[in-house]
Amino acid sequence: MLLVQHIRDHYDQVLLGLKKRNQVHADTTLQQVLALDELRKSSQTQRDQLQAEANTISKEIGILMKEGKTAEATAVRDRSAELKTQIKELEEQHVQAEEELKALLYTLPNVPHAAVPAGKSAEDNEIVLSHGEIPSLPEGKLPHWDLIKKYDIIDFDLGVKIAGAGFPVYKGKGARLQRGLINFFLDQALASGYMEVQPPILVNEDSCYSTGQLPDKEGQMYYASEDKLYLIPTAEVPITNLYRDVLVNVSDLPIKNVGYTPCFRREAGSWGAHVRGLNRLHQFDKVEIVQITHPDHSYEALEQMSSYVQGLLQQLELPYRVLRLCGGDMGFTSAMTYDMEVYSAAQERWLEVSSVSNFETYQANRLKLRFKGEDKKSLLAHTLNGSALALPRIVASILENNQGPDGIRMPKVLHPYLGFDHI
RNA sequence: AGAGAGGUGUCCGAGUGGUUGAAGGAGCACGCCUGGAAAGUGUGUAUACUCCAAAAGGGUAUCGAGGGUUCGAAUCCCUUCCUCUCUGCCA
Repeated sequence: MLLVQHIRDHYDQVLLGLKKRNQVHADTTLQQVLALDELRKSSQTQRDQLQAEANTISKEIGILMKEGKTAEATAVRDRSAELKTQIKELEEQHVQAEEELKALLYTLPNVPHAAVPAGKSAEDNEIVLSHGEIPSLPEGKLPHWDLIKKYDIIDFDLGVKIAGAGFPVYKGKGARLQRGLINFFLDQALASGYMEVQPPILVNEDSCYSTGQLPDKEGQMYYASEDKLYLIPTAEVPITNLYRDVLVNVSDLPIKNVGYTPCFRREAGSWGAHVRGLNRLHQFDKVEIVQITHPDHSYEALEQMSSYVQGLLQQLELPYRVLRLCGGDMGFTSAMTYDMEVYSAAQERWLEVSSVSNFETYQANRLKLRFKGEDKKSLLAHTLNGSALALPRIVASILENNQGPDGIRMPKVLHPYLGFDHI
């Protein structure tokens, strides 16, 4: 959530940023925000003054009662009753202004960083770099949805029986590949200074608001209504929320956490020919890295996280490219996002396998995640996260890119994790 | 799921309607004492919003959360969340 103070102090910059996200009505909304904040403040000032008077009177009555001067005490009571009705009115005005302000702020996405290109869709994303050779596969190459059948390692039909479409069953070497990748990703993160956590995969409403899934994406999350819990769409939600309502010491920054979880997405209305096989699932596995940093160092951290993820892809011997997302394609809460895409050689297309974002104070403001600075003042921290990595499309690319006459070759780094080198 | 107990500041813990943001203790910070340390001793030790150009200094709110009673609530009432104990159930 944007800070009103920041909107007031950097109005033009905020407006420009929101325009980059194609928020056509940003000007009106921002004006409303400022007006509501003025109303909020003035009603609070008035209320506080009257409340102060009422408090004084109450104390006087207390003293009079103690001295036994009941007649005088009753006399001041009337004044107090008058104040009370006025206070109640102002209080209602104040609460209403606050709520309207909050509702309005919820509709505003984060302001993109200056380096974020303007643009409407994925077409306008900026390709930062490409790495690796695109493999040329022989005639008869198969897309992964055929390969998994040929080698009987992932079974979609079984998943349909147990749960439904988009819930695959991994079998034999397919299951071991999953487990091997998860362990490889976790070990790498640990070696990079991340602390491993195992969070719950069902979360409450507060958690969804704090990281920005609500209000906005309610239709995209599975919801257990009996207990009012959401299945997590990403480990970002529970891990970042570990630090909700937390005041950390500046010396503890940066905080680096990593966690493996399954992720659940309803993907309502996003099915079609281009999302066959592992390209889009309702349940998938992901290792997520989360950082909480000092505001001065969050963009360094973003670059670090980007190189870290690239390192994983290099070790897996996958050709990839890095995109800087344009304003129109970025997530609601992000200030800057890099997407990593891997080339899937039989489908002959790039697949997004990681998204690394800096949220600056947008989430921290909702989380009330602050740190105590050198001057003992508390300031909002910056939050970042990234997939490192999401499994299904990595698996798809490994299968497709490494297929050959003697089966599917596994990347060397995975051999110790798998116990086999070919499928 | 049923019965009972309870949720107070960094921590422990007192407090059943009146000048209580909250006794006391521990911890922590700074000072005194000391050759140095311990002990002793003194002072300080929350957060948010807000007023003020700013600082200084005010105001308001906060004793799990929300609402109510009252001139006045940590204290009384209601709702709700959470924790613990016992019983039940269960991987």
